[in-house]
Amino acid sequence: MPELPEVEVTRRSFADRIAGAQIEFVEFGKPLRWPPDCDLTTLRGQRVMAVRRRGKYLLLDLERGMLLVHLGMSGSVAFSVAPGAPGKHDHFSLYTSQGVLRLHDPRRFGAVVFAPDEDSPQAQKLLGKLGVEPLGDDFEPDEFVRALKQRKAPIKQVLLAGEAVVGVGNIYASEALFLAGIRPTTRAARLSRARVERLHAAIRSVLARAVEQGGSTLRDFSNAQGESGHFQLEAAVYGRAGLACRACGTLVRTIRQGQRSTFFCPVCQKP
DNA sequence: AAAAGCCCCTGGATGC
DNA sequence: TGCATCCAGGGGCTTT
Repeated sequence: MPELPEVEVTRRSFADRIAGAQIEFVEFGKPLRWPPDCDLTTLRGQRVMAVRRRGKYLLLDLERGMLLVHLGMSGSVAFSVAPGAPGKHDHFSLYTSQGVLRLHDPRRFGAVVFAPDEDSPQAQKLLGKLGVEPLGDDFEPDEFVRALKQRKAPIKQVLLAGEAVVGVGNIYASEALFLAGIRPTTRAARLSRARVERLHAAIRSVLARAVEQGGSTLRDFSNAQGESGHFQLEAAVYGRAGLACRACGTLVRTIRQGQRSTFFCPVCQKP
């Protein structure tokens, strides 16, 4: 589910409400991807100072240390003052003086990990290899051109790998490549500078637009206030196999790349 | 070093 | 109603 826009939308939907809250206790359900790696009593009494995002990770800054939260494929967060009992798929609850944060994650590919600080081995193991933030000032066309020149794999898979740029997942990779007019199977290193510049702009605009729209709700994504996203309604190619391309009317095609579905318009997107 | 495959897990949709 | 199969927004790990 959650790519950069969904994680950012989630962050914005509870960051202000949880800021300054004191942790009362934490509760885990079934195991998530990794063990939390902390003595839960170290969390008790600490305040949540801020909520940041790095790639698809939510970073909850505490007075001493931080919690890294990943939503995996099916995760969503809810922050509520009167949440009721944890549901079957609520596998992490953070009870605070200002409300309860819950991670709902049926598939349990998500994770909650404690790290003493951002440079610690625990944090670096997860964040260390992440590429540049696509919506930040550091995402520059020149550097992006250089990064792609080194990769011979299909551009779609290079985007998903998250080393050249972070946060672009399966939906937004297909969408950005459509906007840029690039066939997903084209080898990254073979793209001209002009086309990489188009892709750079496309990634920024599609992600920014998706954030504006509250993310994509395909099945069950919602932000921490329970609100759905709307970007899926304006997807150009994702999930539209066999339907007419909105630009030229040609039928949208789907292929498999690295065990993931890719969608593209064979006319609008050139090899 | 980079690329390709496999796997973790549950649930919903589809087909028989 | 039941059962089997396939698919799903991610990404770490192992093997080529």
